[in-house]
Amino acid sequence: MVKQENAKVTIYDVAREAGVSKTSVSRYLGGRYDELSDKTRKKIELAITKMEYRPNTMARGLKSNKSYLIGIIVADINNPYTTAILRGAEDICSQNGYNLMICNSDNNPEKERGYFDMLLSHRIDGLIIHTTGGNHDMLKQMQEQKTPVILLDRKVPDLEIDTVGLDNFQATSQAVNYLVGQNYERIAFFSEPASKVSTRHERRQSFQQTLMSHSHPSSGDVYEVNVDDLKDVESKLQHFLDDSKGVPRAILTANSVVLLKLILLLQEKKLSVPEDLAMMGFDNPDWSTIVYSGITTIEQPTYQIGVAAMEMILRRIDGQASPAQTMAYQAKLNIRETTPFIQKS
Amino acid sequence: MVKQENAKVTIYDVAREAGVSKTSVSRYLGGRYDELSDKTRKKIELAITKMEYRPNTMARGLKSNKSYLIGIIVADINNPYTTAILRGAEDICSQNGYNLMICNSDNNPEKERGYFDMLLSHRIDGLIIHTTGGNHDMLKQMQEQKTPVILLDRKVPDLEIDTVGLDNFQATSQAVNYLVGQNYERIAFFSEPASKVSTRHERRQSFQQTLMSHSHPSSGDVYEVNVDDLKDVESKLQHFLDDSKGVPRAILTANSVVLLKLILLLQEKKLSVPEDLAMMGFDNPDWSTIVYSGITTIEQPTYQIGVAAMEMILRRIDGQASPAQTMAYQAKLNIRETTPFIQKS
DNA sequence: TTGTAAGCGTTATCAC
DNA sequence: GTGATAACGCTTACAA
Repeated sequence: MVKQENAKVTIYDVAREAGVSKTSVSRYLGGRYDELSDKTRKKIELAITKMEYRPNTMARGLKSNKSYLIGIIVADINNPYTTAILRGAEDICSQNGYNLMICNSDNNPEKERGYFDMLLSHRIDGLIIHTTGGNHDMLKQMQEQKTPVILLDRKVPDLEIDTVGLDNFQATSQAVNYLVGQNYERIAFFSEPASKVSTRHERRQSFQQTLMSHSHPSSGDVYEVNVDDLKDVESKLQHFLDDSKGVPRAILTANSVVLLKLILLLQEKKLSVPEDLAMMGFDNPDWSTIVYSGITTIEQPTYQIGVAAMEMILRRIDGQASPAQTMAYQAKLNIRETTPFIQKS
Repeated sequence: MVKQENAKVTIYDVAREAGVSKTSVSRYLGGRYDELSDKTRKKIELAITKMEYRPNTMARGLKSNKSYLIGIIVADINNPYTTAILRGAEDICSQNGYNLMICNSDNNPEKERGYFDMLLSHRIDGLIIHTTGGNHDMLKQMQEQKTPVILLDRKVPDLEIDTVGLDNFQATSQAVNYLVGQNYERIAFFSEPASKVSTRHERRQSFQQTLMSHSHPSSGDVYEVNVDDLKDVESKLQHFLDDSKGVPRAILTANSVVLLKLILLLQEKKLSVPEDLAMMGFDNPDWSTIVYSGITTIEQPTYQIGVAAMEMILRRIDGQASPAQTMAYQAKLNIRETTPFIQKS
């Protein structure tokens, strides 16, 4: 038992144990078996397993100018949307011998900037980012350094960067068309403040356009709420409730966080869904199947989006030089109990 | 504008730009300002910002034998329990200049082993692990290599390792005592298979002991279910339902995943909560406030657990050599609507 | 206060 | 086929 020295086993130790030079060991590690005799290969193999040798990624990276690290900055790690994407990304990532460095910006541009610096110090080979939208310049810097960047979900203006996400126009109009088809006469859209987040803009815009295409009277019912301030959400909700009394009405939420908060408030107000109003939301959190016997949702192929983002960045790392691409996935409508058909009177 | 060279800016480039030696720059980076004249310091400062220099962590690590990387292997990144811990851990981590490498084992020992290897190759300075329990030997290897390890939530036998988690005995008996006090006569405990997961054993054991201490008749009602197999969950649930007809009854679930599945099934069976039976669960997912107007839960201080685990490992990395510690946090009871008081007949 | 030089664990370029 | 040897970007004796 000499395992306690393990931490320090280097390529040189292996070479000595196997009675060869470190060059040969390096060749073995690189899989260049054709440059090795069977005998040496066996000897090295043996020494490596015996000594539990693991190549030092830092040394390797220093030499080869690759870290085998991919950074991913997500906006909200508590959101099921995020973790599903993470799973997709990580699966592909580790299959390809890379490791993911996951950072959570909490939608805070300052934190995002801090992670940028750290990741750059680690010389990540690529970055996937669900950006706050507040660090345009850093993104640009990354590009100038030739570090591949993939935007997840949220785009930024003026920069030519690969983007993977949802087709927000299709998704939103699908949702709105469905609600209109169910004969809801007033439809409100509740979203977090659009500010610098492109996704929110797109959904909002598509919401309004689609309603207008139906000559629908409620195309102005867009509410931006701050989910961290329940009072704010409450007052906006109350406004809509007061304003839409007596007609078939529905709320569409831009994500599951907003949906959750609204439901909380509706329960406080003793309002029933779908009797008092219909509810429908973006994303498809696991709990949407058990609340109100099932909430109608617009589901994103989250795992697939994570996979696609990672595949794309790996291609860029491998040197693929085509112009910036955008991959927009289609959403899936899950019709459940909170949006029943309304008989026209 | 010479930013496009940024990717390759090295300490040497900075030194040249500032007209000093790289040693001085290194001193500056290490914050050893007392060894520097004000003038040189200013020059270096200027050069660094001008060139947007970022020290190369790999080179630094290679030399100093530190990676500034902390690995964390979690069992299920989709679980809100996990992400809350992650947030706590990451906050402390980045405050201290470290970066987290988050790996998701999906409760799969094979995957866990793969991540072990990768993390070891990256020469992580420490490991926090929510272990599957299936890689005892690797944990041992880590210890022998003097890489600090902290067990999150789940312990392993025979190994002296720091552990941070919940006081499962206290938590479970608190839950059971509460239910008994509410006059439930049959109480079932639904958990995932205990197998190698210590937490599950502890909760199960505490469940049974606490019931026995009340001379309660239902101390045998422990069900182990495979949450990925709804049929399995369904048959166990049905067994309990059939077996407990006509008396006040309650189900306590060992985590929120099990809780979700059971609720799904109860709704399929058109059973009402709390009218047909009471429900209570470990963890406190955000949706527990909106289902059944609020589910009674046993809440863990997840964020705090993440913080504590990270603080502990940083202390170990800094060389603190005290014997292995165990930090067990108290759970908090959230009384809501699914466990009403039953009038004794 | 400053600089020179060696070395961390790899890979790659040469020779043999 | 194989093995010295020089980098990679940094830190740290040791000199000056």
